[in-house]
Amino acid sequence: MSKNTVNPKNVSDLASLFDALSDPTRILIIHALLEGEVGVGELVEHLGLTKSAVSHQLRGLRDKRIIRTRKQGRNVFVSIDDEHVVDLFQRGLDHILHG
Amino acid sequence: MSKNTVNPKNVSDLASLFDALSDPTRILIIHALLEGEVGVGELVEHLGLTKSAVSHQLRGLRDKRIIRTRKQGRNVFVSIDDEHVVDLFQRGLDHILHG
DNA sequence: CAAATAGTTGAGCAACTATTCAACTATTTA
DNA sequence: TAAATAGTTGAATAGTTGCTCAACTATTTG
Repeated sequence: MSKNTVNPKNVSDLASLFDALSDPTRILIIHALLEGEVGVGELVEHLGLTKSAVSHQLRGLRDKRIIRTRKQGRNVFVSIDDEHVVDLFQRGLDHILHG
Repeated sequence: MSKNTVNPKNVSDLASLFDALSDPTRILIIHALLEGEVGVGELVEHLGLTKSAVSHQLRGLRDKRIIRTRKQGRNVFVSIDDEHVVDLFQRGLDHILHG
């Protein structure tokens, strides 16, 4: 029973959650996924980075269970796995736009 | 008039906003400020870091207008300047705690 | 099976970050 | 005014991060 809601584990988890949204490339990836599933190839084209760079970022987001990937043939499709993160994203965006 | 709400400036602003919350030390600072104004000395004691480390972090948060500082004699008191960030913080915390 | 295509992985690197240390400023107190 | 106290600043540093490159795996197509 933790008396205080903010024990060391929670602190690092919380930092890690926000860290997932703390980089422009990841912001663009999540933004692209807001409307639904997107292929890795599309992301690569849209972001203008190498496949490798995108793949590395996707792995980080998948490790944090923020996205999910599905393989179909030789293509991989990416979608949001954590709707709470979408909520944070939208609120953050609201804040910087009309805030 | 930007057609898309996510132009490059918005992307980097949004990443920067979440970046403010992406580090354990800053999480602890903001958490400590949730109940109201706190002195820098108290923060130093509470965080177990040097005055310098805390001061550097406070400067970063102040530059982003997330906190405000007030000097009284030789003490400096810190408080939240951006309530939207409190909202993001609370939602993030809710998320990692229950769900 | 060979070639082409889609994506992943690990190494390496340049840029960035969080912290400490030492020196500094500002304020109070003896 | 000298000493003590509270905090800031800039340089140095250890560790992290985001990217590219080259090599790899997996799948499809000729």
